[in-house]
Amino acid sequence: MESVNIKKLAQLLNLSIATVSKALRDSYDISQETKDKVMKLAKELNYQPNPHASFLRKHSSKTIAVILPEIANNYFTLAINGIESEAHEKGYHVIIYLSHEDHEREVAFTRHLQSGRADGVLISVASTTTDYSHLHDLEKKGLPIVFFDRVCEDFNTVKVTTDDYQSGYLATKHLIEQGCKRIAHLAISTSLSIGSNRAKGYLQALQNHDVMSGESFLIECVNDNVQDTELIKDLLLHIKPDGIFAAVERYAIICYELCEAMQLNIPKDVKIISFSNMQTASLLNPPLSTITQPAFEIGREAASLLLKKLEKKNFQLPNETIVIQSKLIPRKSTAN
Amino acid sequence: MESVNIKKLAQLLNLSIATVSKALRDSYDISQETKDKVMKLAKELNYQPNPHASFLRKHSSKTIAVILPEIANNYFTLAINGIESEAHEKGYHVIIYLSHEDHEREVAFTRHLQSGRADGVLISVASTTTDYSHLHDLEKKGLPIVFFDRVCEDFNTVKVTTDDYQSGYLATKHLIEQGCKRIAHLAISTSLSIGSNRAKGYLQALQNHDVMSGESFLIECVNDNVQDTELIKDLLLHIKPDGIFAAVERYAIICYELCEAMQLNIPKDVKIISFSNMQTASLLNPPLSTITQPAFEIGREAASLLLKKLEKKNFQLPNETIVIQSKLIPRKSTAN
DNA sequence: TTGAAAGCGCTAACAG
DNA sequence: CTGTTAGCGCTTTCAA
Repeated sequence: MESVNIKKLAQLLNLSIATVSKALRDSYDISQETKDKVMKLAKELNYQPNPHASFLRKHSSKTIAVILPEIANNYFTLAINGIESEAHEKGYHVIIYLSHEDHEREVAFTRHLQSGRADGVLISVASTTTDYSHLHDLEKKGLPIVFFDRVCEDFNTVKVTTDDYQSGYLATKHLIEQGCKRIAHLAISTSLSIGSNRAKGYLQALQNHDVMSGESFLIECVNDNVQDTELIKDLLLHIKPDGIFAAVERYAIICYELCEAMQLNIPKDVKIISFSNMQTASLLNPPLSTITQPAFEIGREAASLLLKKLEKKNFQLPNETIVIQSKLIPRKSTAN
Repeated sequence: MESVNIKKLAQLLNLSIATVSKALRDSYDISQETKDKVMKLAKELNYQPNPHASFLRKHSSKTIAVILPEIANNYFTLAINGIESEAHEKGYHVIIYLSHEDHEREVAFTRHLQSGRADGVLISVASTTTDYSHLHDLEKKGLPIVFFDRVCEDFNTVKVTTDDYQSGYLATKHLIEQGCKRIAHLAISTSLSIGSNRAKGYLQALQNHDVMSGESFLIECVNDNVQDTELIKDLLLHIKPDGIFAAVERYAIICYELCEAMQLNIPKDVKIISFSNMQTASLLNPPLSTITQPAFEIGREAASLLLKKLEKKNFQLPNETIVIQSKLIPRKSTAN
């Protein structure tokens, strides 16, 4: 219970607290001899400086906060891996906040973060977030923010994403090339950057390739499996698309389940391609064509920039979007 | 940058710091009138108490640490969800540490945690951990520890697991009932509680049902996809089992990949069942029979007990193992 | 090269 | 009911 602190080290060594403190941080004006003695005892007693106390002086908690919509999703899981690897390498700690796509929760988290618990924030915004004032408040407090994946353009900071528009375009083009004539897009909330960009890519591809003459089947899904299943069932029953481009993995899974239930053959009756980082995409029946995002790299890059900002005080986060490309991997679900 | 603190509130209200502090915590000996005034201004200015400062007095950081082997795994993802839901409900923050199955990293994390950064620890130990002194050190410092999934019996605390032995037994029995005569077990490190219990269940089922007359094909996998692939390839080529019970999802995925490459038909040539929380188990080709663990519940229960310990000072974590049952879900991969 | 002392923001004992 | 004061563990002038 009684932990070793600087005071105890000082007592044991017959030194002042100040000297010990300076020795521990390898200060220039402490003799090597003293430093050695201090270091030795610190190691022996496994002294760990109290981060809360040091925060009070330095206003740095060596902690970053990560706010995510969800975690049961391979994309975010990989992103966290990237974030964690970068953070721990630099001696930072990572607090996780899950908004569960709920704006209120996101607001509560950001509000709390004004307390100084973390030095900076990585965020992928909830799909229900349309008002960004909670983040502007954080920004005003001087907390560095880096957006990843679901970004918001009107912040003067770095955003790290993949090429959503281009990928949406290519996914749709791929379906066209595989002979689809009635292509639907299962979109994620178009108030999200990724939702709107993926949908734009879809629409542009239809137009450029002169498919469906100005028509489009764009279904904006919500954040509920039951409702989304209804929406997609309706689509399959009434619009009867021969190609589906799903903006996120979850929609593709629903499609697979529905196709099985409705005895629709993938890819014969309907071809499916989806943004996805599922490990088992190639083992599905049939193997799912995917746009695979560089999730780990996106997380790592976002974390790396945030940490750079925290460590170097005269480094400013540039107001730009860093784009790391996704890869289209065609599999049987879109075979001709 | 300049954050609102108690001092500022006090100045603005012409009250003492102590009064404001007490008013904020709704203390009995402050008049309702004063409380209202304080609360109102606090809300207006969005006052957030500094957790580091309050730690220094109260020795409570309202933070728990979660140490996990990995995160790109549906089991742990769900467990985190359970932990997070419980923690945030009680106003606690969750720091994530990923050991990546590396004992050294685990030790480094636990060592750091002696600093007071977190009030308690939830841990699922790395497969390379055989020496538990780093955790005993933490325990000595008075940090409550709760084990989940990969537990260690010789700590005087709560462990939350699933019925690994029983599930291993049932999985093997299931293969036997489906007609398998040569059943292999792909075990995770048997120095882990889960590894050893699942393997014991396997062996006991073979014995009880008098299959393979005392023989067994128990392959202890390592923590590397390439090496594991070699091990399993060897198994399929030389031992030619007609049934495989995989201790973790990753091994089952390797089996699927190898069977495809080697043109082995699942379930005709070899039947496969695996511990797994994969969302897409039923969409695989063929659908994978699983033992599905109550991962969310395990995480939640573990967190709930830890938090109870942190909140109620005369509650002691009981020295027992809480078992939440898994469910065997037969699918085509073990069909007869 | 070392030490004394102030103070980060907050809480809690005690006094008024 | 409100305020004064000391101190949590640490860093950082400033003085010796």
